[in-house]
Amino acid sequence: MKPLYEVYPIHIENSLTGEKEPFSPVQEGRVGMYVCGPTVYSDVHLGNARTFTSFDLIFRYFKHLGYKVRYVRNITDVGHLENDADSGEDKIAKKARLEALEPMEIVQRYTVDFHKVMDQLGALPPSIEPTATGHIVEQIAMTQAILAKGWAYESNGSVYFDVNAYNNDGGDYGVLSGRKMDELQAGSRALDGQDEKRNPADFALWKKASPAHIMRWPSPWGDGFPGWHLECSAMSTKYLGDEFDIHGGGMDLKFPHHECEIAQNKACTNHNGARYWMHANMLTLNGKRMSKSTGNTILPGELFTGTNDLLVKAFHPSVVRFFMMQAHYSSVLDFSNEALLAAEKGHDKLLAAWNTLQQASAKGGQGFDVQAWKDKCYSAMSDNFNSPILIAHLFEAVKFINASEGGLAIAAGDLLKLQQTFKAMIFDILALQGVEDQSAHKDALDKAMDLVIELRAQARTNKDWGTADLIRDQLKDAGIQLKDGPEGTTYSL
RNA sequence: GGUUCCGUGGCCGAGUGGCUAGGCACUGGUCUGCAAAACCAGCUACAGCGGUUCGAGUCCGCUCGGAACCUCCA
Repeated sequence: MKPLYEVYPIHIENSLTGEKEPFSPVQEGRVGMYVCGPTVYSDVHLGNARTFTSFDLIFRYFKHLGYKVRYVRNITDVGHLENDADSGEDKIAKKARLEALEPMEIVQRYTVDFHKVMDQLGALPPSIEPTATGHIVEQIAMTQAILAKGWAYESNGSVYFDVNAYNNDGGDYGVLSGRKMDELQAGSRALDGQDEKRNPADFALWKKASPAHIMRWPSPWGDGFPGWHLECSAMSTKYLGDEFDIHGGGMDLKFPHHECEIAQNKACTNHNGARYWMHANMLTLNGKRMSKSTGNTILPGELFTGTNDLLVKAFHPSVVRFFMMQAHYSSVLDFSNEALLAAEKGHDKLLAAWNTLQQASAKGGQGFDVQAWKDKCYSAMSDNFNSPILIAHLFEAVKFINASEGGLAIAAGDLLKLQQTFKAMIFDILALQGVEDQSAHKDALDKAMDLVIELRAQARTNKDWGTADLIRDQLKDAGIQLKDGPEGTTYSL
C-alpha cells in the first residue's frame, strides 16, 4: 500500500525561492526539520507559542502522512545579545545579574516554563532539543572553518564573518531576504563596537568576553562566547546533515538570523542548509506584533487562567490552538477577545460533533461523499498546510453529522472512514483536546445524569417548570448542558 | 529612507482569473412548556482609481491605509 505522502503529496511555500514547490525530501520517506527555538531568558509569550504551534502542526502532518521525521528545535541559552549582536550584553547574563541567579538557573526556569506551555498547547516534543552551550566545540570548529575559507577575520579577540569576502567569492548575502548589500550599508546605524568590524554588515561568529562576563569558554582567540547566528548552523548540520529538508522559524528571524545562517552554512558545507525555508508569521496584539522588548504581550498562562486585563475570561489551551489553526501559518493573525470567543464556539461545536459521530450509526445511503470529503481534507493540508481550509471542510462534515437523526445516511464502511478521518484531523493533526472520556468516571456520571434527567422529566410532566428549569440552570452553571430533543433529553459537558 | 508583505461582508479569517470558503454575530423559520442545542432560509465583500483579459478579490500601475524587517526578538 502506498504511503499517504504519495497519495497526498505536499507542496510547500519556500521562502528561499518565493515559490510554492512540490516537497521532495533529501532521503525518500524521511524529513529533517530544524526550527529556531526560543531564547530562554523570560516567559514565552503567545507570539512565540504561535510559531512553535505552527511547526507542531507541520511536524504532526508529516508524521501522519507516514514520513519518518527528525525534528530539531534548539534552546538558545547563550550568545543572544541584548542590544546589538556585536556590543551588547548577553541576554541570559543580564537577566541573571538582575535576579541574582546563576545564568543556568535562568535557563532552567524558563526552559521548564516553555515546555509546560507547549505541552498545554498540545505540541509534541521535538526529536532533539539541543542547547547552544552544549555545542561550543562545534561552533568553534565552524568558526575555524570559516576563517580557513577566508570569509572571516579576527579582530581584538572576536571573530567576524566577512560579508564582502563572501560575496566577492560567489556568495549571495541577501538571497533569502531580498536585501542588497549597498542598501544594508546605507541603512545601518553607527553602533558601539562597530570599529572592530570591516563592514557594518559583518556579524559576529565569536565574541570576546569581558572580564566580568560570566558565560565564557576558552577558544583559539581567547575566552569568549559564540555569536547568536552560529549555533543554529552548528546544531542543524550536526543532527540533520549538510543539506536537510526544512528550516523554520518566525518571520522576524528571516533577516538577519537566517541570512547569516545561510552564509555560514555555505562557508562550511557549500549548501544553504535547508532546501525549504519556512517562516511562520507574527501574532499581533492591538495591531502590533507581540514582543518581549516592547511589553506588548500576552502570556499563554494568562490566557489559560484569564488573568490579564485585556481578557474577558479564561480560554482553554485547546481553544487557543484552534484559534491559531483557523488562520494560515504564513498570515499575520490578530489577537482579540472577540476572535477568541468566536473560536471557542466553533471549537466546542466541532468537538460536540465528534462526540455525536462516535456514537452514530449508519443506516446506508449516499447522503455524504466521504471519500471526496476525505480527499479534500488531506489536499488542504498538503497544500502548504492550509489548516483554515481543513477546518472549513470539517465543518461540512459537522453539518452532515448534526443534520442526521436516527443514523447517518451512509454505508457502514463510510461511517468508519468518516470517524477515522475526523478523529485523525482533529486530534492527530490539529491536536485539539476533547473532554476526557475516562470510562470509569463516565459510567458513573452517566448513571447520575440519567437519574437527574429522569427527575426533571417527571417535573416537566407535572408542569413543574420551576423545578425543571432550576435543574437545567444549576447544571449549566456546573458546566453541563441539557438538550431537550424529540427523543428525550441528552447532556454534554 | 530601503526591503518584503497585507488591506475581503458587523467581527475573525480562506481564497493558485471563470464555480457557495468556513467560524462567530445578526434576522426569519422548524423543534420546544420556555430556553438552549441542532437544522433550514436570509443577510451584509473583496480600500480607491486606472489598465490587461471574453472574464479579476485573484495579474499590472498609481493613490491611500496598515504591518514585519533593516538593532535583540517566534
